[in-house]
Amino acid sequence: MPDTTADKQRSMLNEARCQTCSLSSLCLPLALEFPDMDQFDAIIRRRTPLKKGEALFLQDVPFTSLYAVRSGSLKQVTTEGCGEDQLTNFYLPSELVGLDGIDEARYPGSVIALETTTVCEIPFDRLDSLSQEIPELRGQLFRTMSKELRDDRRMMRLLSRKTADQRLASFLVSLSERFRRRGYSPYSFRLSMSRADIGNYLGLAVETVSRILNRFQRQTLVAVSGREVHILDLDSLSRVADEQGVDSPCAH
Amino acid sequence: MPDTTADKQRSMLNEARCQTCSLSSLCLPLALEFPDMDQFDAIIRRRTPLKKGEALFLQDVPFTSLYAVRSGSLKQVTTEGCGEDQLTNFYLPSELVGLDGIDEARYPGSVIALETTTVCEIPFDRLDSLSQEIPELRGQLFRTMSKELRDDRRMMRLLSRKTADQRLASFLVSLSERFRRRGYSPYSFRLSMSRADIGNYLGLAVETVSRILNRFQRQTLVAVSGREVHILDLDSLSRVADEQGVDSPCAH
DNA sequence: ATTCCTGGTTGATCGAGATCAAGTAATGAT
DNA sequence: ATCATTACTTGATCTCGATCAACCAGGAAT
Repeated sequence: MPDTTADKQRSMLNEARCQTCSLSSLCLPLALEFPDMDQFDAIIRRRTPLKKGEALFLQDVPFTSLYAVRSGSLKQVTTEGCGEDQLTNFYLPSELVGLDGIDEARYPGSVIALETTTVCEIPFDRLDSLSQEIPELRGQLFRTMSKELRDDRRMMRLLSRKTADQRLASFLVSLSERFRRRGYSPYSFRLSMSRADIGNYLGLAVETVSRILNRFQRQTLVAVSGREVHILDLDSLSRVADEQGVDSPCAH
Repeated sequence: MPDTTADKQRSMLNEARCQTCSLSSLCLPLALEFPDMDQFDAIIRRRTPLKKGEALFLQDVPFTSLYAVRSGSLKQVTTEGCGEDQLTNFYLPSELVGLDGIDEARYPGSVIALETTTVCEIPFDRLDSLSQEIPELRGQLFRTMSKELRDDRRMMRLLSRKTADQRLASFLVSLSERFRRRGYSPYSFRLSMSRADIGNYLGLAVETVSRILNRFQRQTLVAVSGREVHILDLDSLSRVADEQGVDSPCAH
């Protein structure tokens, strides 16, 4: 029996089904048993890879689907009024894109690939119906949104209370943590985003990002070469990330 | 038949059931028809009013319920590590408190009444079950969380790009908007929070809040007397809230 | 009425980080 | 290989808002 082109394409992607996907323990279906996972798998649409710079969707386009990142990475950018863009999030494999579009039925920001990136498209109406039948799926969806709320609050804290040093350190530690959870090295990784992206995300000027990375390097906290990062002292870096003023030693 | 004390208490609250609650068009059950609303109403627990300064719940306490604000207002405060508190949200009537606690099964911040405040307790496990049977309820829950995500992103933009003036203006305009939606005057209202709370929330020092409110007053944008606010020129205030640098006239 | 205390205002100074400016390295197109 | 463009770095200056300090106003307690 000859393969259809769809079969071919599917077989080319090395993890074309949730059941065999290496991310399944981190992704939406993480709480599902096999029969349920089949159902979930059935509503997913695999998309052809995005090239660097391509948009997954543009701001204000009608909301239809969530997207789970399969490989690569993306950034979310919101252009408000006439102002400068605001980069509100980076997305790594297994993370869910588009949750903030449900309410107004359009995406509140554009989501752009930072490198070659593949995603699974999850039509939201199908997901909603399925979440009626599968309580574990519904629960996971609630938890995912709830976690994103928590992360947002942490980001607010970073933006309103932390110094530039603390922001950069937090950013690196957080990336390290996310890579670790995904099975990559928490100590060596490549930044898929530019310094400008980092600055925009952290509320800092590019120059400041550059300078502080440089200083971290001189302090042998990290070794940075272009976008290649080696974390040399994760403990100290974490300490920098949420140190108080030098005068308040935290524990009393 | 003599009233039970529970009956008495219920009758004392002028809007003791969702069906007759004046907030029902803004609150969670807004999408529900009558039979469904009865079911929803049945899982709600009314709580005795909180006095000013009392906690609805404390940080890190196990998550059990969401709370819908019925009257009054609250603030959410997160104490991270040894650092200063971060005020991450104010809650007004009809708004839903506690969504960020679902994921980790405990509340990520304390929620404190800013004045005498009444809330409806919604046990989350009951709500989850009910959302299985009532798709409209489930949808409303998703939308509510999604909206909160969007609002958070707006807050990040405020914290990372806006000047102190823009922050204060945004804050006042946003409050005005929220009061309007709830049927109160968008031009005259009383701040239930202190200057310190406002500063903490907006990432500004108390002194800055005070100074800028004063300047807005001199510019006849508002009239402020203690916590009493009269908005005199909402249009200009909105323009201040998201103006660009004076040099970029936005439309080209 | 007096004291205390918290919340708010006003003034003076200082510093972290933005902005401006210039230069260098990397990337991609012809 | 050459040029053009974008990404990144480094230095000098300036500014917004924090911080420090003093003071004022209104409630609550005595």
